[in-house]
Amino acid sequence: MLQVKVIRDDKKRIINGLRKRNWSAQQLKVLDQILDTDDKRRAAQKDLDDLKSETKQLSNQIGQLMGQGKKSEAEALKARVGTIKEQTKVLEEQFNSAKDALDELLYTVPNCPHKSVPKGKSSEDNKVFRNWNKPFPTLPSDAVPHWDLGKKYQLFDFELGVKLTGAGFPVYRGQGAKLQRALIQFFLDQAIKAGFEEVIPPLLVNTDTARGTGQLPDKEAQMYTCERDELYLIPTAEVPVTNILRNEIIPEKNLPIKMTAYTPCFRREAGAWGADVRGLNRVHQFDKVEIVQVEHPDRSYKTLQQMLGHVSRILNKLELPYRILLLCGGDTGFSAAKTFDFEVWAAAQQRWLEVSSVSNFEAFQSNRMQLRYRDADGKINLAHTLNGSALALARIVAALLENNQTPEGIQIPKALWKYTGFKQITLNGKG
RNA sequence: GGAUGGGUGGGUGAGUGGCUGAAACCAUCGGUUUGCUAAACCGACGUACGGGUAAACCCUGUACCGCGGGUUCGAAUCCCGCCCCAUCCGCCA
Repeated sequence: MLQVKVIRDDKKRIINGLRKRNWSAQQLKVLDQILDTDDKRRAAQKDLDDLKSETKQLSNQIGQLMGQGKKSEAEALKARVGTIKEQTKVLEEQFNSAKDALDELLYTVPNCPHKSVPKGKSSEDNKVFRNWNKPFPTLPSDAVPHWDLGKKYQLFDFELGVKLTGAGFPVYRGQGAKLQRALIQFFLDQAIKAGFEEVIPPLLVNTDTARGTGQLPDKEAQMYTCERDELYLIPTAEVPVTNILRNEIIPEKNLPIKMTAYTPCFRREAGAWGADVRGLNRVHQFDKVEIVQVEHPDRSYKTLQQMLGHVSRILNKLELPYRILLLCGGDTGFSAAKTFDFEVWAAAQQRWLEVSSVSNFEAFQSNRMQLRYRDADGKINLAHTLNGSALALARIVAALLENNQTPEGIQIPKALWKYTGFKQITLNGKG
């Protein structure tokens, strides 16, 4: 969430930012409500603290009087404390209700987009940040989409997934399973080489963790829940990995902190099913290698660019046509200040598939989870958090299969050979 | 799942009703000493939210000893509920 202090001191900038998210004048009124509520909270705290201070002093006096055996004087003071306590109760309620109201209001305000984020309503308005200027792969005349290839070469099986779980939970098998594992290994190696520390986090998280990165309350419907144990299946490794540093104060010299993790991701995708959703284009469970950075505010945008470079290099090595989009205000996620999406070209479907989303959250997440750093002067500030997919598997597989299909089989990019152990996917499954 | 014992500051750990935001030790940082290092000695060393102020390396208030509630003039300390952890038993990859 945004800091009240920032809303107060930098209101114009916030208003301009939220306008890029197409906030109406009506919606923007919440900012004034926030400031009003914060004023109330502060006023109540002042009065409350004064009363508590008085109570404390009187209590100390009572203690001393009792020690001296001056019982009647002590009793008189006790009576005074009694009346103060009644006022305290009233103020306490005011204070608490103001505090709760403030939090609730703050939870409704998304992050303020960076000044470089374009205005726009939907994905239609995203800007192509870097286009693919080379030719697309030319496919044989009998080329088919990946879901047909999956059947033909027995790489994954959706019907079997339905039997075991439900729609959108594919079973990978044979060379399909091995390709999946090879990609994970490849992505992890790339991240480790780039200086990220590998972690293997839990796949189930508690409510504090889900709140830390903004899944609660913003995206609760996106997550699978284990209600009995009050746990959530992670929709992305970002959630457990970023929360590793929740409530921590990091020495400035330790920044940036770079972590990577492979995890399966679970997404309910409620209401997201439409015409374009076939095969691996959208599934409830997919594998992903995530990169996370905690960075000094002064450097976070430079770091964001570096993360784009990392993802680009991987896609180059996979020889996949891709483009980078700068998301417009209307399409930028609730918690993000700036987001780039990577899309790869799936040649048989003749469409772009989103395979990575790289974002700078600035202090939005760290404010929620109190993730801070201590600078050289000993001052404590909120750190910036960033993360990106590097990369998300299911759609990468889809593009890889479609683009590399030949009459002899599906060709595996060279960079993966040492991970797959085969150079092509063939009907007999022997490569 | 059953039994027992626990949750105190970065760590170890004292503290069973007021003088405890919390001893002591360790770690860390600054200084003195020193050919260098080490040792020794001295000092500093929580966080949040407020107020003084628009601001401070300044002063000050409140809260926080797992979480929530209760008793009391006063709670780390007593009572109730919850959560978590350790160990043993059971079960099990």
